[in-house]
Amino acid sequence: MTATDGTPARGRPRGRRRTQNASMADVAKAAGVSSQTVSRVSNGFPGVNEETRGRVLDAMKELGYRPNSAARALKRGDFRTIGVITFTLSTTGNVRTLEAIATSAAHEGYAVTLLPVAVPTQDEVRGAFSRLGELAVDAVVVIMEVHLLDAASLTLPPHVKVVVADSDAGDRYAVVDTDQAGGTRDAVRHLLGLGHRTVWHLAGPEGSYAAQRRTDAWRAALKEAGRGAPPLVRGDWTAESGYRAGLRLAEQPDCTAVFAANDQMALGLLRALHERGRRVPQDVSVIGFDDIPEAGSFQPPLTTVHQDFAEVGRRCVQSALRQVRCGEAERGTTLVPTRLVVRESTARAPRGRGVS
Amino acid sequence: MTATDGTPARGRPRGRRRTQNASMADVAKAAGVSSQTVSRVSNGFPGVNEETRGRVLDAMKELGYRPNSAARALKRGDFRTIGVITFTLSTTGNVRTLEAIATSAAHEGYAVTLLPVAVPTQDEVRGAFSRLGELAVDAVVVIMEVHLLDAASLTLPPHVKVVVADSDAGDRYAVVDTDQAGGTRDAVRHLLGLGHRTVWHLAGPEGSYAAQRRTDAWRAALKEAGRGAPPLVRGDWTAESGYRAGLRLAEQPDCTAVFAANDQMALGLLRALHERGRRVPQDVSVIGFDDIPEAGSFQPPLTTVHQDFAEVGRRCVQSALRQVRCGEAERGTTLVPTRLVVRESTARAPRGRGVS
DNA sequence: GGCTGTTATGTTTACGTAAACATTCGGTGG
DNA sequence: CCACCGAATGTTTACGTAAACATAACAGCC
Repeated sequence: MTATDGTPARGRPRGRRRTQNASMADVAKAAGVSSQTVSRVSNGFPGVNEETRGRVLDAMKELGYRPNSAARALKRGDFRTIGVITFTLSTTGNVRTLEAIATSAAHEGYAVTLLPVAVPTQDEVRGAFSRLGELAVDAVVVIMEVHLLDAASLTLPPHVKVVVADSDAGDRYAVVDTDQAGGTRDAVRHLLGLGHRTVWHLAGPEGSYAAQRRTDAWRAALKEAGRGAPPLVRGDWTAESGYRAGLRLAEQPDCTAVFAANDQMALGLLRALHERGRRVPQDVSVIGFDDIPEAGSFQPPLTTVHQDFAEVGRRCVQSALRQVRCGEAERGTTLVPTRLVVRESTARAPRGRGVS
Repeated sequence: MTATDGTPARGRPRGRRRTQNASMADVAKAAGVSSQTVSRVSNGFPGVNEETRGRVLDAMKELGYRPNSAARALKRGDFRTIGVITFTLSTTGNVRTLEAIATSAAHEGYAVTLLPVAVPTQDEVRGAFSRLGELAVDAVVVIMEVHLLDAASLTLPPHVKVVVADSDAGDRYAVVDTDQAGGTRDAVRHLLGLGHRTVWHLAGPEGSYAAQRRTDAWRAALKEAGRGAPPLVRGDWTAESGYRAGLRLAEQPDCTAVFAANDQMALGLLRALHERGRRVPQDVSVIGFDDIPEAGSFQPPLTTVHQDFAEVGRRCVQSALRQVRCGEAERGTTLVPTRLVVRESTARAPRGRGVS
């Protein structure tokens, strides 16, 4: 009864640190079986007597048993987790892709661990990956518009599988991308089909692969139609930059059709044109890219290229899990098709100016 | 030399499954030390001779050693990971909060695991939590506008710590919320201060705590100023619903000022008013809530209540880690202040109609 | 009635790490 | 000169799980 008596106080079973969870051994003792039987019940394996199973399940519930995933992962050698590296969650595309990845992964019994990289410098990327190396992750999806995945920048842990979303990867990794070229072609053709002589382009920032692709495809589509390309106007994805670009475009009397590389910039563009008295779509047609949920509520509702982010996310997860399961890296690019959504920001070219 | 000879083939060190990583034991053997010494080096503990440390580091690099986080977690008893439960990433607020959580957590050496719950039913929530129970997570941040956290719905694993963001929790958990009431009060006072007789309210969906708070605060602010509250108009956070509501509000000749519960709905509202020939801000003043990045590019640029999502995320992580570290749950609510951002969608009430 | 097979369960071991506890060794003070 | 110290390193053990390998009981069969 003395305090110096070395025997542990009654109550707490010995060895259980703090108020930790029950382990298999605890459940086994409570149910009067071996821990292996508990394991079998826990994993739904066959070969356990119904009555025994019931006793074990009762004991589990009683003790609030939850399997320890660290021990599981250690034993199994994998983590059932996919890491997602992203520079920012401020663009719609990244977020929607992330959400789709998380959903698909959950569907496959995988969790998603987020790894935000604040500043897109090469060192930061390396840091992210080396941290990921220590993280409990079987595969990594990289969501980056900016191309920072060149050889010098990365030395991945050998058995972590990689999928790159919405970017290029120099054929070193599996890539899932939206069909930027196809979507752009549709947009340009739509405008040309409405009688516009040519299509101006409000591009995304330099260094962004998505922006680059859209710009290239815009040039190609104009060339294919035998039209000249007006000078490039560049923004940085933000509505604000679209506004500034719009102020300049409003000064161009022969600008009757603009393809904006995303919907946010199109929003700013619409405002600038409105302010300068250029009516959309009567005087100028505007088309965007992404089809963000708000696009239908712009003034006027925006014609735009719909991206299927959910599908991109799904395919990222599929590729990642294929790689994890068969143990070897994939290469090559998967393209997810887009769809043109025609709303009210595009119309036939104004008479007297449109067709040359 | 026969194939039936039981000795393992040369080459692969025995026991190393597949092409797994090097373990401490491998490094130890390569460096000619014990694995405990490798552990000390790996964790930067003192009491290792400089020369020995160098040898171990070389061996690590040589073998590409990365600590196995599952084993670490098992040994240490924690995961260095925070789980985030969210219904959707389609609202700006959730995403911004999530991003801030991820950033703050990374700063503290914690990873963030995402747990999307597709449909906001109580069963889904329970499912999420029970899965979380098995996940490698020390704490959980719940980002939900909808109040589904009532007693019946959840039986959390006892030692998983919980923080609720942007919602209510019946004082059962720690809560970090934006100062909805304060922001709303500022918005209403701003409009009244411009001479508007009263302020209409375009509310968020029923069942959303954030929406409820803003509605309550709107009523309170009007009452405090001795003004009557016009009938409530309800939306569902989307721009589309704001548009539909706007069409109705445009019919109300005495409606000169509207407080929309978020910026997306304000966007739709602006479009509806524009379509119906009600000028903003000359005829009707509109104010939003959130200050999404595009708000400054609306037509006209939107006056709105700025939410500091980054701060919300930061405090969520702080609370979560406090709970993890001191081992006991927190209660109580933390409010993060808002800031009114005046742009061009609000102006003095039109003469002859505004002041009674 | 011994052999084989099946079903239900228990025992041993290893996963990679790190705390706790030895051990070794050169030096230091009584 | 020996007991003792601290610095550097090694050995043992446990974390919770599950694969691999026993064991036990009992049925069917020639």
